[in-house]
Amino acid sequence: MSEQAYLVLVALGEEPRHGYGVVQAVRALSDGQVRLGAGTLYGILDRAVGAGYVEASGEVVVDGRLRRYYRLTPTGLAAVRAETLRLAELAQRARRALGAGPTTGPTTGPTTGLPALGGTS
Amino acid sequence: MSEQAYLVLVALGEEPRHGYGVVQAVRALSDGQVRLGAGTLYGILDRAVGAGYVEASGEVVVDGRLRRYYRLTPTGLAAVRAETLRLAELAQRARRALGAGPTTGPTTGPTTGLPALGGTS
DNA sequence: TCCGCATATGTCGCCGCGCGATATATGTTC
DNA sequence: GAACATATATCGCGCGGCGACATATGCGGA
Repeated sequence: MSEQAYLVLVALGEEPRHGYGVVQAVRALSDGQVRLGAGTLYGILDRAVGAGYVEASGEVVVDGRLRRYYRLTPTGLAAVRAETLRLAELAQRARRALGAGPTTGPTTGPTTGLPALGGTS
Repeated sequence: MSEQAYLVLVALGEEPRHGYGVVQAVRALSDGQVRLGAGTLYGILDRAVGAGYVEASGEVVVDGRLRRYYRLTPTGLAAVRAETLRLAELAQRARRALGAGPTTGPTTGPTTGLPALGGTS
């Protein structure tokens, strides 16, 4: 499960949402760092529905615009909970493995400024 | 940064390792759930070297077999620490978001913004 | 003796999937 | 009426995960 897909499930775990609402929720959840494109959103949504994690939850028209809602299934909720636990454990193990380094704190202020792992060459 | 790439950096953060050692370390780190294939490993390693996160650390022959060692650079260490912090925060947010169900009760609003004191460190 | 497995390196191609671009439509704001 | 936010959905590019394959040594069992 990709991180984007995970964030979508978390967003739907809070409450049923429509597509555009998921995009906004994910952006908020990730502190504005993850911005889902339309292609990403519907690809993830379709696969999640296929996996039985998400299901359509009805359509509502608000201000003349259609909202197609999705909700997490019990299976999806279990999956996202399990993934959350796995992530938390992984982070904890990583922290232990890396030990307390020189700058253990968040070093708040400047953005990390670290190069991306794929682009720079 | 993918989870596989992250795990490789964590494994190298513990201590310098050779390729096969990284595969074993990642499997251990992920509780046997993530098994790196050769293609995955060297792809990640090459990109990580290109990004300045990892560098070659010498070659040793053990039992007639060549071991090519890699080590994390200071930049790579900073990156993996930052990613660890990001992951931990994400998991914590997710737990809070999932903890308060959709319509659990009258307090459907903001999930009591009280900061979690003394988080798991 | 020889077969298979673990150790150890590396390459190649498939394809899943993230993601920007694009299309379509309505309400609001300036 | 131009620009933007809201709201939907599709298409194709390309990165990257990952299995398959190639190659080589040491070891243990049949």
